[in-house]
Amino acid sequence: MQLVNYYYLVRSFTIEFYLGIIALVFATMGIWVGWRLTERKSMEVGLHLKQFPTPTLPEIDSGTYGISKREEEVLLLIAKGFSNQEIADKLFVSLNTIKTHSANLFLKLDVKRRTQAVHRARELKIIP
Amino acid sequence: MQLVNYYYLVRSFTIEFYLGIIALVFATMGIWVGWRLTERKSMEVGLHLKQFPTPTLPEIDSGTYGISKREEEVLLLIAKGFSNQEIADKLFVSLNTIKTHSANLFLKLDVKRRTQAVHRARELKIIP
DNA sequence: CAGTAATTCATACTTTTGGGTGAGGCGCGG
DNA sequence: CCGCGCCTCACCCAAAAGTATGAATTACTG
Repeated sequence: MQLVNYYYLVRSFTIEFYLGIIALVFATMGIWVGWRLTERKSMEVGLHLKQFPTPTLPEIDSGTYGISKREEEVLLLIAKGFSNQEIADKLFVSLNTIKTHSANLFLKLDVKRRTQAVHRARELKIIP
Repeated sequence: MQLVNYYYLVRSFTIEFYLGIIALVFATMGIWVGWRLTERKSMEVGLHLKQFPTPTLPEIDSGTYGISKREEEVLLLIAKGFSNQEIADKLFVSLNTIKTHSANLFLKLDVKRRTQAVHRARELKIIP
């Protein structure tokens, strides 16, 4: 009895149900893509152009304190208040990777904490 | 026996010992005071510029987001990259107190992390 | 004077960060 | 080809940060 009832219910809602699911999935994807695009600039460089580092420009070091591209991305996201996990998600890498980047960052900036890194990086005009 | 021994020891070292102690205490105090004074300026600026303009003016809230004097001090020190422990030492209160202040701060700024708080506070022009 | 806000502190617990180390893959320059 | 820097990731351990709750004190206000 109940099975029949349930089946009937599912059948009667099948069209709207699947349409709803599909709409939801695409909406989520759209939001996702939009969200990612708002963060693009540095990320596109990191994601698509990372294999073409510094086309004959080695002297830029003077301003970056030896901070690599990836490290600077992390630095910017830290400055925006994101957690390591959130940064990892944004950059499609693992949490451990972000930890490594931030650790190297702290070495290069000679600081011990992320808040300190942000403060210092701002002093050094590395970030706005 | 032991009491006598101890007494003798103290007596024999009394002059240099006490002079050393006193010198040490004062040196420590001097360093300490000097250290605190170097941080005074920015702190007082931050405090006085934003906090005092409320003599019988409850509507100024629109600018401070209900952030109290102490909370703003903590906020400024967080923005400078200090740890909670360092802030506690600077303000002569316990670590727990700073945690409480920062927690309340995060509620008022609607954030979850200190880096986020700094970012947000800057957006809101609460801190430079 | 009762009520409220601010400040202080504690205890206990969870999450986030940071430190140290090792390691594999990739591109570039000698 | 080899080394180097960069990026990636893992594991472990320790410290710092954050959450939740309760509470005492002071001070101002209606």
